[in-house]
Amino acid sequence: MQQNTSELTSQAETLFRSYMKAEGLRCTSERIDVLQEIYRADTHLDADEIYVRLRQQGTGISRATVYHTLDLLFRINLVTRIDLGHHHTHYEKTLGVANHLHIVCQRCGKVSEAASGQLAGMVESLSAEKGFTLGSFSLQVFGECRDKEACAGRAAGSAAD
Amino acid sequence: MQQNTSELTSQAETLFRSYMKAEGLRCTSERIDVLQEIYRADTHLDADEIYVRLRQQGTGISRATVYHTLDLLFRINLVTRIDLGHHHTHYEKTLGVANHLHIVCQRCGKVSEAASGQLAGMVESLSAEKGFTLGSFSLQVFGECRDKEACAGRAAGSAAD
DNA sequence: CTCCTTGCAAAGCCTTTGCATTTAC
DNA sequence: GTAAATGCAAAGGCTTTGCAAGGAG
Repeated sequence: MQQNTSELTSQAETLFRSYMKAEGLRCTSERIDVLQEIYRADTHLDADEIYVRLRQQGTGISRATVYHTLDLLFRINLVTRIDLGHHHTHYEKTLGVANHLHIVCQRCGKVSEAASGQLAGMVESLSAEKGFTLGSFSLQVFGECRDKEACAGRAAGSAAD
Repeated sequence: MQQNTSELTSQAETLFRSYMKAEGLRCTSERIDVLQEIYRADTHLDADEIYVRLRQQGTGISRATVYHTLDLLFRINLVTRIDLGHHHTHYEKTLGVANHLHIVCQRCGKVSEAASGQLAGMVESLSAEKGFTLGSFSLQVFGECRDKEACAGRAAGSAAD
C-alpha cells in the first residue's frame, strides 16, 4: 500500500510536469528542487528548512522562490499545508501519505503521527456530501502525552518542528 | 445533542473559573470578555476580529491581552486553533462543536463545515492508541466546490474568513 | 522572441515582548 | 499587600511584493 520514497518522488514530478503543461506554466529547476526536497523528506518541513536544505546542497534558490513555489505546489495539491501551532506553516507531501494525522503535545511540543485509511475514507465522503472535490486534508490533534516523564523532559514549545 | 449558545457559554465560563482557581490564575473581566465573544460567535474568528468586536462593545481591551488570553484559552482547551490557509490563526469554541471539520475551497476561499460524531470518535481512539489524551482537534479539507458557478462568483482568497 | 520566473531588498502583517501601571484575591 | 495581568509601543519573525534581470518554451 505504502510506496517508497523515490517512487513517490518521480510520481509527483510526473504529475507536476503535466499540471505545468496544462496551465502553461514553466518547469524550472528551482520548482523541481523544492518538490523533490519535500518528497524526499519523511516529515513535515517549514519554508525556511526547505530553503536551508536547498542552499546546503548548493542550489542558489531564494526565499521568495521557495514561498512562490510552495504556494504553487499547494494549489495543485502536490503538497499539504499544516499548522502545528508554531505560528508558521509547515508543508509535507500529499501523495502517498494522505491518510494521517498529527498529534501535538501542548505541554512539550512533540509531534507524533498516526495513520488510518478509514479516517481518510470518512473525510472523503464528508467532503463529497458537501459538494466538494477533495484535494488534501490536514488534521491536527492537540492534547498531552500520557507518559509524563518523557514529556516533562522537553521544553514546552521548543520541541520537534 | 447540540446545546444552545448561552448554555454553552455559561458552561465554558464555569469551567474557566475552576481552571483559573486550580492554577492560581485570575479571572479578569478581559479574559471573560474574550471567552464570551468566542462562545457567542457561531463561527471561527481571528484575533483581530475578536479585538475589534470587543472594542466596538466599549471594552478597553488591548491586542496584547487578546493574544495572551487566546493562548491561555487554547492551553486549557476551551478554544481550538484552526488554520484555514489564510496565513493567520483562527479560533473557535471547543465545547459543543468538537466534532466538525472545515472544508476550504482553494479556488474561491469559501469555508464550509461538516460534522460527524463518528469522525470524532475515530480521532479520539487514534489519539489514545498513541498514548495521548485528547484536548481538541482541528481538521481542514482543501479542495474545490463542485458548483463552479457559485464558486467562480467569489474572488479567490478574499472570501469568508 | 515573449512572457513567465527568479532574486533582491523592502515592505507588510500578525504576533510577541519589555516594562510601568493597574488589579484580583 | 503582593503577585498576576493589562496596555502601550516597539521589536520580532514569517511571508509577500515591486521591479529589473534572467531563462523556459
